[in-house]
Amino acid sequence: MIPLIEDSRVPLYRQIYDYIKKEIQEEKMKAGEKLPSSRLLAKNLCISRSTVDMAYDQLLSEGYIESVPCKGYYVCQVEGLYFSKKKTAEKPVREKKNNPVYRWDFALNGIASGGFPHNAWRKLSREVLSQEGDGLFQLGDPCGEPGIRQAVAEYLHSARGVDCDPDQIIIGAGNDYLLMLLWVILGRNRKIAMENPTYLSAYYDLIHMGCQILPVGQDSQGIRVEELEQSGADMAYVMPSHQFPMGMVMPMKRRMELLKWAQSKAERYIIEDDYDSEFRYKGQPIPALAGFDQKGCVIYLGTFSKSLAPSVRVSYMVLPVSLMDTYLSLGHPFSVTVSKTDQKILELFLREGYYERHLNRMRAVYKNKHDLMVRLLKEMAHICTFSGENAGVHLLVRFHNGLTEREAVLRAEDAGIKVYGVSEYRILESKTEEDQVLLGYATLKDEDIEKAMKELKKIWEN
Amino acid sequence: MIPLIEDSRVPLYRQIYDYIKKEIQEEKMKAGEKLPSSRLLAKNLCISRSTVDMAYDQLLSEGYIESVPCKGYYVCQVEGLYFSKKKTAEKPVREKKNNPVYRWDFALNGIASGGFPHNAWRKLSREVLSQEGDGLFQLGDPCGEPGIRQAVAEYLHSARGVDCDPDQIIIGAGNDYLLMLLWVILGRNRKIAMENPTYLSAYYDLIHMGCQILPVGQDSQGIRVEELEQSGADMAYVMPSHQFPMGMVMPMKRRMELLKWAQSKAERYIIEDDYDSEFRYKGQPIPALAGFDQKGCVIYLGTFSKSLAPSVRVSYMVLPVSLMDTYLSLGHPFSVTVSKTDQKILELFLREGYYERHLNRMRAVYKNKHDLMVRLLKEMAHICTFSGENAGVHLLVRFHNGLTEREAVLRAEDAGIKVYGVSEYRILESKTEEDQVLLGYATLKDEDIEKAMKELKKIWEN
DNA sequence: GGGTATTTGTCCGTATGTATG
DNA sequence: TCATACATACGGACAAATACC
Repeated sequence: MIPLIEDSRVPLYRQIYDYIKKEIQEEKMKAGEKLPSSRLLAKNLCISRSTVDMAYDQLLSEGYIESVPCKGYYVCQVEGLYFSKKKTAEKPVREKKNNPVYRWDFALNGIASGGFPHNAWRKLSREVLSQEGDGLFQLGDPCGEPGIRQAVAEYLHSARGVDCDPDQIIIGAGNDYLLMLLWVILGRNRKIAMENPTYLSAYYDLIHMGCQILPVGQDSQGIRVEELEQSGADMAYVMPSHQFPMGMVMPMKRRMELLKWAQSKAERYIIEDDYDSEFRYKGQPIPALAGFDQKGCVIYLGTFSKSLAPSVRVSYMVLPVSLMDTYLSLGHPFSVTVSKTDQKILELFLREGYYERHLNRMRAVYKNKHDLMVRLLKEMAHICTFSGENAGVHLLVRFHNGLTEREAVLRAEDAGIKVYGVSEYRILESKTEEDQVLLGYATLKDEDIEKAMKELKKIWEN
Repeated sequence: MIPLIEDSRVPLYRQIYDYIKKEIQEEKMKAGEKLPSSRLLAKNLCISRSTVDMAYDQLLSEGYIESVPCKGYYVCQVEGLYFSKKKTAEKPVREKKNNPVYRWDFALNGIASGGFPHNAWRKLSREVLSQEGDGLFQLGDPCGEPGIRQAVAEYLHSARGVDCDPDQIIIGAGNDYLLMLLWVILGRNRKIAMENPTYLSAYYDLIHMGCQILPVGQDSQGIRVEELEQSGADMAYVMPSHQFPMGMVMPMKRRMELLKWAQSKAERYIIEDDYDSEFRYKGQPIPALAGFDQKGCVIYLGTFSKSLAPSVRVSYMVLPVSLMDTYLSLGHPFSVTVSKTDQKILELFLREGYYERHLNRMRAVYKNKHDLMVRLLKEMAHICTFSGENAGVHLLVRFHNGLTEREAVLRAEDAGIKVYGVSEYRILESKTEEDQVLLGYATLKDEDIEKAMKELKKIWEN
């Protein structure tokens, strides 16, 4: 944008000339770049075309730009670059954290390579974008398109045992966002209990929003309800179907106790984060907590980011009817954060059975990797035991040969292998030394799992 | 999802049978729907396939489902629907607000019919989805992909006179979201001044976040800086390039005064919402406020939702370097809210010049409608004057024949025409009776503008 | 893949204000 | 006072290249 001063003694064409020359010299306009056409620039600057022409002619004769008839003006390769170079030196390059490069990363998020249903997605995308009409491009429902909410409701009913009305569902761009939104709906000053260790993204989301977080211990069944009761919390954020990072599945009995805790006092809520429930390997499936909730105490969070791909920014939240009413009665709800095309694509993906097929395929893929991991870990029985193998795409390893978490992580790092210490997921002050690490196996190829685990066995042996 | 109780006296196959029968009777499974295959269901429930077969056989013999060899089981059209129907009656239909249906709506958001670049978007979408590799589906930078941030930075430099580093830009799903995020970055307890009347979505966003809002008056040049000074606010939310809803363009002098206000005290910030700047019809373009800001006081908000389509949920925020550092140093930034595909498509759309061409086309389209509106309004000079005609896609009409806002809106409504009273955009208590209404002309066809305006002329005459 | 509408550099005529002689 | 030259700014016409459908 060229700032013009109209009643200056410097003529207009000269101001334009000066500005563009400077841009070229400072290489803000690079060689070969097209200049705006004389007409367009004139219109934009509200001046005559010939004024622009004069400026361009001047630049032309001085060799800064060249003209291609009927095409446009283009910036020339300026020969003597002596006046530039300064700029690049001036600007301090923001140093990137030089993360060590790992040969293998037992990452806890991400999906299996090739696991995204490319073809189906592309096909549906084309389908959605081909349907004519302007509807696709008008602002939609702030809670999400009715179609996808209906489809999600049906999915939740059949796959997770959650019976809800589409009107209870809010579609949002990721769990982080939905938690922000939830915070708005619930009002400030909430005391939220979280399992410890827990999913730290959610922890920081809530901290950033100014919530008070009360870490609560857990045993092999999940969060300790007595401890929760004593904590004074009025909400609990839990992951019953597969706790992150500890990996336990909350059994029925504990679920009922938890639900009872919430129901025993008004305005108590449970946030059930069901991020992982699609992948389960052992034991009978247990319906989501929200499926047993008769009194509207459970807020259910689900996502397609884990099951489809992290870059697909679609999550959903099922609110108790009363909370949904609260939100809508606030007036001026926040605009929906997922583009309508993505919503429509995903709706078709669900409706036409692609999602189910995708899940079945991925279940098989992950089951394979899971079994491989289990087999290889069993060969390390003299070093460690493992748990969390009922679900999800990561395992928890506990050392019984005296190895500490820190030592295990460091040794692995030296060998070019990234593993994750459990203590990283402990809530703040309570960070203690542990003897456990996490191994996510979703992103690694089978042969890499084999190689990496073989190496880990070697370096973790005393 | 079928909840099974393992050590119940009811046999497993019977539990499955009962559950599915109930689903069919309550029409949660509809006629023609495919049941899960016996293999799949058995795997999911962790039971033997023959148990499922027994349940299916029972349903088959009772006519609830039919089997199609080599394909699957399908729900039959159940004859006597006497047991269902209840469900639909039970469920109270959430009554839709029965908005009167308008023949013509002078809506203030939305885009011209046919204004979305369908073909280009589809082409780029195909391009993006065709590029192989898993990169597309891994979680990206929390602030947005580097590519699109670079492209936006270049656009801002050339089109809005804002010089910023891509590292200062955050991509987010809509202004509502970015304001939430900004609130997290700035910390709580901010006193934010807003022009009055203003863009109420932003107002409510900030209110929902618990901000204290101080309405400040404005004259024909924009917000009154003295009043702002006296208000005690430490931030100001302004729309210098085209104030909504009043439509004035803030002249240079006032911009400088405003900037001086911000710079004269530490921790004062201006939020510049540049929602509308793409469309300008008269007068020389003025660079954005952020372009003059040397001391990092201006937070710039821009969006593609107005210029491309409301359903494209992509906005961007340029933060002063210090605030960006604050945000990143918080640790655990919020995940990006725009899907990577949308980001990539938009990046190409910007890079390959589609956006510029699109803007030029839309500028022409809106200029046409704008001129038409102005012409028709001039014929109504005995009824009203108008203003805000320098930019944007709406005009402000002020009556001088004694007509009040309320009366004008009601008369129009009776004639099936939706117009918007200015007082709707006044901040809370200060809602007063006005004699002004807003006419957005983006979504109406030319001939409809003509018809609707002719009718308005008739009904607004005394 | 082919036809049409739009965009683009180029050329040209004109208007205004100023300086000069 | 007038004629001339020059600098600056405006807008229309033309043919080729390009974009779009």
